[in-house]
Amino acid sequence: MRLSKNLPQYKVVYEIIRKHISDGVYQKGDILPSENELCAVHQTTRPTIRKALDRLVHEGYIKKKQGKGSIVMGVPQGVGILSLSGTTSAVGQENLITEIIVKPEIRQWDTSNLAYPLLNNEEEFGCIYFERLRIMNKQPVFYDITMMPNINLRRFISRNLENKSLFNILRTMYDIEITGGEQRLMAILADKKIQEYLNVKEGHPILHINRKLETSREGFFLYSQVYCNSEKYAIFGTF
Amino acid sequence: MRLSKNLPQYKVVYEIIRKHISDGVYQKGDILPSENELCAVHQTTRPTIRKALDRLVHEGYIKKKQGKGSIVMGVPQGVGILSLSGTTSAVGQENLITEIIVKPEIRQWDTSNLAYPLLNNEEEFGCIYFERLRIMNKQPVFYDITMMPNINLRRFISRNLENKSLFNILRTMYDIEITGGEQRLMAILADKKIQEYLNVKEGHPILHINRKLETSREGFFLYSQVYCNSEKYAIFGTF
DNA sequence: TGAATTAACTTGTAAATACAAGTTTGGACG
DNA sequence: CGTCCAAACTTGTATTTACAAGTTAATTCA
Repeated sequence: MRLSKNLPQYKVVYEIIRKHISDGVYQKGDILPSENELCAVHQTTRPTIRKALDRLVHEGYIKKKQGKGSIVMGVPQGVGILSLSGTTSAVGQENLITEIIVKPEIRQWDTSNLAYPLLNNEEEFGCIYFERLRIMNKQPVFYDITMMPNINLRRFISRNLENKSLFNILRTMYDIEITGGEQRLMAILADKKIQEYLNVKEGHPILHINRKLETSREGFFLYSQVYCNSEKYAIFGTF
Repeated sequence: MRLSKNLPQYKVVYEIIRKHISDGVYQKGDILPSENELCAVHQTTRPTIRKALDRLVHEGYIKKKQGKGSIVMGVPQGVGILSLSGTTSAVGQENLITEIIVKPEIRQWDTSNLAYPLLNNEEEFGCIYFERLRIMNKQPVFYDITMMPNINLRRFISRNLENKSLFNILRTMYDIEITGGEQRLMAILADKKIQEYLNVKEGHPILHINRKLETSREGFFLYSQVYCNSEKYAIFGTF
């Protein structure tokens, strides 16, 4: 499965090792091949390998120890939504079911809940809007509201998002890569709608995450709001 | 102000540029000197400069653009508690007042709220325990409970933490550096005690952050729990 | 046998170099 | 005067080399 046209080598290596860990080739407590061995395997040099390992460290897959090696920590527990990855890759596709609540449609921007100001040209174009419910192990955990400017996304509203990664579609169909972003987290009380979808009682505390995602396409940002029932699945992060 | 004995060069450069940004030498929208210019200024080479800039990007101080340069974003808005820094350096010392609620004392471990299992030797030794209230702009925002094993920390309980950074004391007095850590975030309802200290009503949603911090001293971890009123100050992070 | 030392690993930091790719600027040419 | 294009920047990726510092294991010597 090729990911994209010209992925830099360190990302290729990163993806391979990452997959090996989530597939169980390397298990928790194992020690990865040394950096020099990885150089030989992947036909590259240490700085490249180290750049790949840096990412794995940052995302909690491995931990490094000088003089010893890279120790596999396993697939990060909890939900690593604080990282670059979307929900799908953060929790693993196995236990995640996505239910589309509001199919992608073009509508006006709803800036009421947005923590970030819109750019002029974004406001001119319409907004592609959809809502998704993420269910892990039969329990609803996330409620996603995604908004993105309707710029050069032909046929998007007719695509089927069910159990597919939004990021994957953007990358393969439109050649748009997520390159970074920022987010604000706060604790709120679930409103009626969220109560219903996340199956919680009135007055239940909810994690509200307001994100602005940056892409490889100049001036094209994704805005998303995630409501998370953190009772069962805490948000996890390493640093 | 020297920070530590032998800080690697890329960290020195990082600290300098970071200070320049928070001091306003470089302001929001400015473009940093090019990497080659920074090389000349700091008498080092691009890989070293880039490693310093990588950190600044990760913490939201700057944003880089190929072909253009490094654009200063300013001091990260909100509270960057998701990063490596402690609260003091994350929000700037100016507006932060720290009130000691429970002075450092040696007591048994209280594992009831701890999300991480204790190591054997940690349990054997006692626990240094203290509670602090962080007040920003006259509003209580954080309630910190910190626990750390009572191993080789002579005279710690008689030290004055008021308005001082815990990390600074550990680094200067005990030569202990924070090297990383992990955390879990969840939304909870404030209990009586938290309600009182954070000055919120019953049923108010609170961000609960459970952290385990790793240090340069082998096997020495800090455990801390932060209760945050995210109404005024959201938790902020870039990635 | 047992303890200390050494050698052979590991990762961490750093330099010097090269080229690719994106942006800006200014000059040549119509 | 305006347009196009090339040169001179910028950051991104990659290689090669070197040494420092921490860990492990084998070897040596008492």
